[in-house]
Amino acid sequence: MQLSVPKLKSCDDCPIRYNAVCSKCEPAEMRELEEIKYYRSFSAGQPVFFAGDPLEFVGSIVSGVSSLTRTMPDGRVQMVGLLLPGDFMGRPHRETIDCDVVAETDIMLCCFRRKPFERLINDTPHVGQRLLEMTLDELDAAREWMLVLGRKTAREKIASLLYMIATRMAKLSEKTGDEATFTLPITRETMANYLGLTIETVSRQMSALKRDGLIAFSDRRDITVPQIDALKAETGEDA
Amino acid sequence: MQLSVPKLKSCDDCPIRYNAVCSKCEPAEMRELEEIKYYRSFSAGQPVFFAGDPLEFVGSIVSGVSSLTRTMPDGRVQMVGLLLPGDFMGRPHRETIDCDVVAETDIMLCCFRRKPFERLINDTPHVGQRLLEMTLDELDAAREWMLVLGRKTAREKIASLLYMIATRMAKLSEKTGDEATFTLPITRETMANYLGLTIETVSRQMSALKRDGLIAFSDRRDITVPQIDALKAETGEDA
DNA sequence: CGTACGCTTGAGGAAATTCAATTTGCGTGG
DNA sequence: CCACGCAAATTGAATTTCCTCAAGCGTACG
Repeated sequence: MQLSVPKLKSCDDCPIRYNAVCSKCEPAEMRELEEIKYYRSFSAGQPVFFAGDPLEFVGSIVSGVSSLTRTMPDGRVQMVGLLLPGDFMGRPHRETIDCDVVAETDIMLCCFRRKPFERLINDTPHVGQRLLEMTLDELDAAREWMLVLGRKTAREKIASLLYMIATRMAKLSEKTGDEATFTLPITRETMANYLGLTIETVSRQMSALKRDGLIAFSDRRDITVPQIDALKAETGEDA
Repeated sequence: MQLSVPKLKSCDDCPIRYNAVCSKCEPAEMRELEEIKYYRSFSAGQPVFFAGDPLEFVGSIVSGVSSLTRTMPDGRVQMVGLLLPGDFMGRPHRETIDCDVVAETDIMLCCFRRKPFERLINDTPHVGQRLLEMTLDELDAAREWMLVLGRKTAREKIASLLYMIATRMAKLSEKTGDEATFTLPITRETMANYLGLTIETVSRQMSALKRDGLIAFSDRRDITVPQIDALKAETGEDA
């Protein structure tokens, strides 16, 4: 169920003003965007799109975390994207969406109806340019993730996911130093779906990392990483 | 070692004129592109870029097959992209490349020095638009591949790869009907690196698919698929 | 207080890997 | 033209890793 539409905000105050698809826009372009934008909220667990749905709108994640997943006919699920604040949802010039999109936490979206947005890409060069940049970054991330899925052990997979979340979250909160603390925005099941593992294997490896002192948690969601570099070493990507 | 530069061709005769990054260009835009393009050939097995190299040029695959791979410090390798004719190599606004790029077969590239090409993206809208489209398609393909890597069995992985090559190759040669024949552009090792498997597992599953009558081959490279739908059913993606 | 859900833990089993030994195909040189 | 040698591919046996199935724990919530 969709929450009530929050009161409209000015783009000037937007937390993702300098991250999102609009980050390179000039004032005139901002005015065009501002005219067609609208906000929508979804609470944790809600679907935003089902695979195969007509793609009515595209937009940016203002706050919260959302996931993209693909499901096989027999029910096997693979997460193929994790959208954090600033990330773009949907793709221009595509009539339908081919992934399930779910709000993993409460999220707020800055939406544009797809058709007007497509026109805007052609009219306002900085939107298209920024979208290309962001898409290329996402492609890099997807390729990085292919290495994780194809070649890493269960332990390395878990370490890689925790390391990525720790660094991406830390970046947003301007944290520095060896130690990192964050709240996992996803369940064990979601982690398993991201990593191509079962829930049980995720749980076992989390326990193993905890036993080895690489992470600490009592609550299941609040994770402390005493030494971020030690965790990085477990990802298999350091020399 | 780089082969001799082939004689310059007109874009009008180019086999990828209506596939590649230039496909939406108007005559005036084509003239701009034509001015800065140059051709390069690499023979099978040659590196085109090493990960970390400065990205001097970008361009399109005119003919042949090239691969993108990522390598872990301990030597594990994962292929993260397979570039077929028409596909774009390199990315604008990136100083270095983060994957190894190798010519899997003899290839010909239509190259542009990166800097002038970046200017061109800004000046000629249809290049940037087409590049966005192509990048979005590649992202879709990468996500599709994440499902293969994360959730499919060895047999399903092999079937998925063969099915993809069969359909992409068949599309280029305008083949129809149940049966498909093609030459594998890659070795067993390359297949293994694409699928996140070992060479031995690839070999065993190829033998199993052959034993079950889903594919036929005597030569190791020339594959016949008697019924393409039967192969598709083995990919796990049909209902 | 009891049920539900998410998570953890254990035991046994299946799938893919590792290690090792052949076999096949192909280019080179006798 | 055939023999040789190398690289790629196949096949087998043993092992490892992760999954499946099953039971139990802890917190949240009716």
